[in-house]
Amino acid sequence: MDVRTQRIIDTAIDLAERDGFAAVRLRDVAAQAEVALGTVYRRFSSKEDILVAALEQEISRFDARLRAKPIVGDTPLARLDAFFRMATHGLVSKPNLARALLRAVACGDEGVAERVASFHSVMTDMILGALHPADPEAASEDENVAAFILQQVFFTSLVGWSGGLHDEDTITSQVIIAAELMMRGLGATG
Amino acid sequence: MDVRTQRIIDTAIDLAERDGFAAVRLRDVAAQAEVALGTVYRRFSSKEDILVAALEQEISRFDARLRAKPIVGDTPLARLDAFFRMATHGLVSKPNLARALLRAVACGDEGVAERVASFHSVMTDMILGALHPADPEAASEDENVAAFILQQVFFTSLVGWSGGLHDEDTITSQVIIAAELMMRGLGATG
DNA sequence: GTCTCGACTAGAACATGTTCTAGTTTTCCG
DNA sequence: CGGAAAACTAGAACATGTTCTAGTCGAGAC
Repeated sequence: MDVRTQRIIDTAIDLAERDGFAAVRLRDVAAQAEVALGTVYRRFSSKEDILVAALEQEISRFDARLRAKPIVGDTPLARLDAFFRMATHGLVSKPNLARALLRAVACGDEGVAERVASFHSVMTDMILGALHPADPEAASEDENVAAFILQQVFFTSLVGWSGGLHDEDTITSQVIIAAELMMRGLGATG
Repeated sequence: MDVRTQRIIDTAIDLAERDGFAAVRLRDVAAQAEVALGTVYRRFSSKEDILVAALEQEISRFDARLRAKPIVGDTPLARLDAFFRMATHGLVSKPNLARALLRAVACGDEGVAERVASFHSVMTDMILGALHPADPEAASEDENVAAFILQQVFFTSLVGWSGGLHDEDTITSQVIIAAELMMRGLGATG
């Protein structure tokens, strides 16, 4: 990654973390990253575009942490619980940043969508990894579906949290309740 | 509802439906609603606020349609399928409006959140209505949870559709797959 | 009838995302 | 090296969300 691009992303993260989406003023980003405003727009197509790049970076860091110290737990549900607790806490501990990233993801922009899709798939893979720590490839078709659904529930719950509807614990418990219900369903057949 | 407020909402819907979120320029809203810009801001706190009001109106219309012609189907799953097909189609048939409303909902603004919460609860009630057409109050605790989860899956799926990730049929099938999985889970216990 | 107050209006003003311009620097090919 | 192409810079310019100002209007109090 080009050093200027990296500086732009880091600056955006810094500003978002301090004061949220509105504080990521592109003039300020340019100034603090020590590039011209035009350069910001040469590298990124919009403010949301920068924040989605920031999200990708945060996720790959989270992924690295996860690989370094895999989820432990006796049952699939216990591992899912640990995983979502960790993911939620990672996001919620920087609330302004998290809210800003969520907002960027949900903006529904054309160019942003593909990168959001990859966010979904990385997330789903991590969930499958928590289900099958030994061999993530071992997941059944139904488990793939369930993982995808859990990631959807997680996302909506984060949006709710972002709007002040509920707190960190509620995010995790909503996802876990969904997981429990679906695990029961999986058990009922396969 | 005051007639000016109503005109503002109707104008916003009109503009959003024609050309999407960006086309809802508040100067244009004011002009077409035949009020001053200051009046728009006396009634609503932001652009998103207007669009959330628009969403509320659209939902209550949908609710009215639903009451007039309740969902039919032999099984709970069939009724859920019919319900989500109808809801999805209602939204997707005005794609620009739908995208604009979704974006407003996901903006994560303070004042907007409570109204979004009521959106969630209305949605959940309608799902429970599809599950128990005769007596929506008859739903079990688990069914309440499942309905809430389905509404979350529906929302995320709509956001994905909004970004061009997938089409109308995919929205419905994602929700139905989730429903199926959870119905199995419900059957497995109670 | 007049006064007062709150809402309305036209429009200026301001903030910030986005685009554009003109000139400079860097890079890279031959 | 010398020159062309691409990227960069400072900053103006533009669009639009949001706020502010000054003046007008209308309903109710007295």
